[in-house]
Amino acid sequence: MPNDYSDDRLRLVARLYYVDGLGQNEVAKFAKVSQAKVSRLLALAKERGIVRITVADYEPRRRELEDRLAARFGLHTAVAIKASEGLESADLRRSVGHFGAAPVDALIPPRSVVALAGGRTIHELVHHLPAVRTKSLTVVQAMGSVDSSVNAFDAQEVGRTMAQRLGGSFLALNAPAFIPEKRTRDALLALEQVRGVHEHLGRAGVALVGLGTLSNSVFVERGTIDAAMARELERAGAVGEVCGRFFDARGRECATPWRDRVIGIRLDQLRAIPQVIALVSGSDRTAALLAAISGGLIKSLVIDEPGAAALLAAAPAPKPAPKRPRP
Amino acid sequence: MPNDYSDDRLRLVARLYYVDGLGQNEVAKFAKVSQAKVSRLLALAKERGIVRITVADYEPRRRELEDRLAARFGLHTAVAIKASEGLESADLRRSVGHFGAAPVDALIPPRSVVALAGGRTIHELVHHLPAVRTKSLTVVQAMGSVDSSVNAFDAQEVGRTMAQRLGGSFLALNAPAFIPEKRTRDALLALEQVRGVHEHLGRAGVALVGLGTLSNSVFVERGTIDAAMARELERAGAVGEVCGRFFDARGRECATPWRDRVIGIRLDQLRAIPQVIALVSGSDRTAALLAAISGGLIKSLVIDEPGAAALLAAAPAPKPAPKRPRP
DNA sequence: CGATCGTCTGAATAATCATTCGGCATGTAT
DNA sequence: ATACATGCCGAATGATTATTCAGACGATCG
Repeated sequence: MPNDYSDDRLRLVARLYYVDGLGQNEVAKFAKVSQAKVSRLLALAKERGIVRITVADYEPRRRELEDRLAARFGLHTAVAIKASEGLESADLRRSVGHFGAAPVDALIPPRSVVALAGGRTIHELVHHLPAVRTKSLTVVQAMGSVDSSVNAFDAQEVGRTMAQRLGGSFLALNAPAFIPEKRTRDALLALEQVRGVHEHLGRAGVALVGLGTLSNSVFVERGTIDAAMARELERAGAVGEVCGRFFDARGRECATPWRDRVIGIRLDQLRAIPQVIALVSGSDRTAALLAAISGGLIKSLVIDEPGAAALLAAAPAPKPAPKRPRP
Repeated sequence: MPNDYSDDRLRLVARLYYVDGLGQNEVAKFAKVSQAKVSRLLALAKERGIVRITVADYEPRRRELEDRLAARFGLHTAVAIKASEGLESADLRRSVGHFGAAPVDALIPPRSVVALAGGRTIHELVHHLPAVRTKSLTVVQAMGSVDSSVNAFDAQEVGRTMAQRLGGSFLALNAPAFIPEKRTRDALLALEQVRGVHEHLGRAGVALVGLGTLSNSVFVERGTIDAAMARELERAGAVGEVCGRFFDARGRECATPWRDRVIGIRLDQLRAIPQVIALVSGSDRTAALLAAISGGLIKSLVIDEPGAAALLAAAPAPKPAPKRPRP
């Protein structure tokens, strides 16, 4: 009588617990086992489908917004994550990461080479990817590390996590993101280890990137960019940044000394990747987004609802045909 | 935003909890409320049917046994409650009470007058009756109280509970079950209060009774019947007892002094009730059952599986037509 | 035969969840 | 206006559930 995992027994336990509303202790007395076992039997019953819990679908996305975004900007895929008003940026990131994971996952085919940037939103997202280790990806770090104090948001960590969850290997770009001297930077780029990674980046099938702005950038935050450099970039028309590359309103990389001191995927490489997914949370990236889209830097977008709305509001009237229509 | 009980919000919470497997604390952070509120929202979601939990039916009854019982003994309804082997009598009672409640409930029409005995199994059962107070029953105590120390199994208590759960009023039989002197007994019976109850008993539409035996009876257990009386009853052929009335193998009340010292429904009254349900747990009541059935004392039977099997095994071969066939 | 796993168990414990409680806000009658 | 309900909230708390742990049992293999 012990060791009885028959469906009938599971049904009895499940019924007493869920239908009749007994506690596990009462069920335990009924079935002559310990409460611990009841807990396990119930878990098993769920697994076997004897107990099923269905939840009316919560629709985490704003499809209608998405359609307008996709049509307006010629995006391959647009995902707008619902958000109740009055959420702070940390909450937005959480939402975008949580509910964006599934659609992003769907955009990554098995055996892809994935170029991956870091950032808090991306960090949040990869931790919600399903932990099925079946995609055999090659995840490649798309930008050097911002500073030596490793934190959980670095591309390094995030990439490792992604490769681990979806299955596959991770290729680290073992170099700083910013090198004060062009000469040293070039020497690093020439290193076999770094060059190899760069080549993989050129062959990536998918890229997952965040978008920075001049005023809200990891580089400014961490002091990599000082006031002088910031002014210089501003003068050069920088409105956004992706993987360490600053670009102007038309999506062209800004020609400042910064350009030659960065280690990371080049914008021409990025443009060549068939599926570049930008992951954005917050409404303050509108200009950067518009520029990146018009410059062909990104193909798909995952963003929170207010951000999506801001983007649509800021875009020129929808009358003129979108720049890169996709029927 | 507080005070938001929209379905959408409930769906969000329910989804995070049940589908995504977050704890209530995590959901709470997500939704910007306290864990306490999440617990309440989830409860509300179940109530509203946003979350539904379905359990594959557990079949608590042995239909095939029931069919054989009903056919063999001409019972109106037979209910055999499944039981795993090796259960003790307390467990059997619990099972019979728990799963017998629904079929018994189904046998009691609204506005019935119900004659009710006490006993542990019946006690267990009434506590599993649905607490819908909608039947407007008149529950009548069918036998006096066994002793003055009121306990939870007394008809008194049990009847009160039944009336309360199904809805209706309870008529107590405020008298001892056993009176040492016939004279006093008769005086009591003549009391307006007692007589009124007795009249109700005569008009009952349903009776719910347990079955005792000489060796296993509340009266013996509590010392109401002494050794001499027991011998006397035995000599008179007593094989069972219902509501304080001892009967012989043919279901006729034993003519001993005991008969005139008991306060409770008379067997002729019981026979006249259209639906008498016997509630039995355990396999040691077979003889009493056979007698009660053949004497027309009971019409329906709720019993545990081993008890049912014992009954079938003990009954004379099924070849000869049943005594009281019902096509 | 032991030895060595692996699996299963319930007691103890850690983690999680439901409920109580007092405070606060809003509505309502006085 | 002021008292008095009523309802909702989250912190604290009490109750329940999941997990850890050490021991028991049985299968498998040398």
